Amino acid sequence: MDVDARKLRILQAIIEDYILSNTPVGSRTLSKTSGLGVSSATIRNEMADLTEMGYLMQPHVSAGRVPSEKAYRLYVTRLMPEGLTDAERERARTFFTSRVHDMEGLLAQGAEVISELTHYTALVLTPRQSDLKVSRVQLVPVGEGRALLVIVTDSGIIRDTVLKVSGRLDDTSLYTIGRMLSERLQGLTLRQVRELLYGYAAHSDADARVLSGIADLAGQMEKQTESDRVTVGGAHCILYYPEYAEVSRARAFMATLEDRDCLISLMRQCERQPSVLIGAETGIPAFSDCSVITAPYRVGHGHTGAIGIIGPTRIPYAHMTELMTLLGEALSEMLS
Amino acid sequence: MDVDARKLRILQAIIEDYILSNTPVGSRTLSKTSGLGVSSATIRNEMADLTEMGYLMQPHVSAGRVPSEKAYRLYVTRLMPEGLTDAERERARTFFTSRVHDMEGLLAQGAEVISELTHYTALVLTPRQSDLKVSRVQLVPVGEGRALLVIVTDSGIIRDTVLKVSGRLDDTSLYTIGRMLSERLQGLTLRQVRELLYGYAAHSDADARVLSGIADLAGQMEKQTESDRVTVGGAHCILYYPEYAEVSRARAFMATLEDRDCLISLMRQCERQPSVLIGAETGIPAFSDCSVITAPYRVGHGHTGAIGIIGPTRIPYAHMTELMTLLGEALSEMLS
DNA sequence: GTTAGCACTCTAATAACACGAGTGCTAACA
DNA sequence: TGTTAGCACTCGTGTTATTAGAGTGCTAAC
Repeated sequence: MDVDARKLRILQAIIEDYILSNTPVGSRTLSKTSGLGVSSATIRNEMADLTEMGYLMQPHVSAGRVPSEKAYRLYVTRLMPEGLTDAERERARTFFTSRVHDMEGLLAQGAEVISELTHYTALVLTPRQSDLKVSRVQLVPVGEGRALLVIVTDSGIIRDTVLKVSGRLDDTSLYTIGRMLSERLQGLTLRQVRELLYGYAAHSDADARVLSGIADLAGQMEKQTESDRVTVGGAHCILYYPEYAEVSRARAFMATLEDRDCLISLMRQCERQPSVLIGAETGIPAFSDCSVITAPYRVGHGHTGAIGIIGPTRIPYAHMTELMTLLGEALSEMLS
Repeated sequence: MDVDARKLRILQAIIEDYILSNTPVGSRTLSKTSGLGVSSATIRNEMADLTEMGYLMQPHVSAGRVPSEKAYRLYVTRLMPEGLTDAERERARTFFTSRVHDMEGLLAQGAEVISELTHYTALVLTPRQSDLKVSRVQLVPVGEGRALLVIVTDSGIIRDTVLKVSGRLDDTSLYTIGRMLSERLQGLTLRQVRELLYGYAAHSDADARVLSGIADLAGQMEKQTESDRVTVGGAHCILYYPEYAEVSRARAFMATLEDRDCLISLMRQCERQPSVLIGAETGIPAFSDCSVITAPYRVGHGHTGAIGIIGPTRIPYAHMTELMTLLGEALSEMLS
């Protein structure tokens, strides 16, 4: 049995109705509202077929049909219409201008702001930082035995870590060491810097004498550069959806939102292009009834992060995919 | 009518029973379990008095009694027993050692970790930063037209802001300017620095020529230093309590948890000494059925932040107040 | 002042029931 | 051959009635 044009139209109508109503869709309602011009009996026959093919499910015998994840997948890849009106599109393009200005602002408020716009829980993932190239390094003395290592990358992103330094180094010598480091590290990626520092620690040359525990530094950098950050905004938004009226679900969802590693690996899957993960595709049990819609953004030379929203699987895909993509682009412009 | 010793004992028994059971406490149960050695009828009489005095409430005529906020307040100030066992006390003292090492770590994981220990939603407030004294200032060049202003304070806390600088300043001249700034600003509080910078901007002397928009800098600092940060951990914990089984309550709670300003002003009330805010005392509508238990911690010379937990009003006060105080002390030691 | 006894109140749980939305199937129709 | 009207059937939802039980307040006796 194949999915002909009429089946697709019916499926689309069911999905769009269900997204709005969160109620199993019956044949009678559909024949009246969808404008397909066929009777409920015909639709019933088609629905029976679609159910057999796995696109629809019935909560119980005398209920209407509910789209399956497979149906949403089909919808997203094959029959999703244009989502936004021109006005909404315009709004999205200029949305960040008055709200987010730089990377720091994005981290602090980005997720919140996106969630305000979309009314869905929002996620923001920082660009992968171990691939950033060092453009400049400086050591800033910070009281006895400590120095602030400031690493400026080619995208203008600044990473700093407080280091323990041995002995009584005055400002000038720290400054000199900083310049030396700067010369040697310039152009390397943060990952290479890390490896180099590990090398230094092993060989114990002139610099190693100065910075006690340079391996420590590398270790600290590893933590800082690998553990990219993800922020969450509008966590409460999910609670507007009756799917999460049950506390135990809400709890599982909220708990998972606090598991940074989990969120990072989720968002990492999506940093190349706009993408949609439906239900089980997320790979996260607590999100198995959720869909995640993401879009990448770029900072500087090809470093990409991602923004996204998460909601029940009956999320308005057409609308939201387009919106996220636009927001990602707007963000890229803003941050370059 | 006064609250005599027996009334107090009965009230205490009711409160402690209710905290555990979340069920209105009846006279019969109480006379059997509390070990007061009086009959249920006697207890009923006392309960009637306590109800009249506003310490107890009845959800309905044929239900047991529930403690009022007034009762909890009395309990906290007058009749709260020792909360922790020696083992728990020991655990609290050493709790942070393997988990949080510095201010940065506290911000990143402190709330999470406290919530794991207590099973309540946890809050961490950073020390007020406008009172910090500058011990050192440095300007770090960061690509064209920008410099990183690093301000090290006497508590070792580091604030940095990216500034726009005019013209083509090379590293050396920026370094020199940094040293000049450092000399002038040392020992001032961040607030004073801010005011000084505003003054510079107005007078336009040598330095003003160098740093374009120095008022801008002051403005940026204002944002950075005034808006102290608060982090939330274990938001989902509140959902374990049947008081929050209703979604609308959960939603209001979660939404308020994302309102940083609200949380900051809440925690600011409590940074002097360990404190307990019960229900309406929090001053926050969404928290009017919650209690907040906080304790201060110190970083360096008298700068205090606060940690806290938030739960339903039937939170185990005795246990939690002591625990928070200990954790605050442990944290102070760790961060000094 | 304390306690036993008792009538009364009110919630929560259970069961019975009617309603209605929706289905699948059959037979007639174009 | 595909479409549609009609109809019997299913099953969840909401309503109502009923009951059991916990707890109270009051009175009278101790």
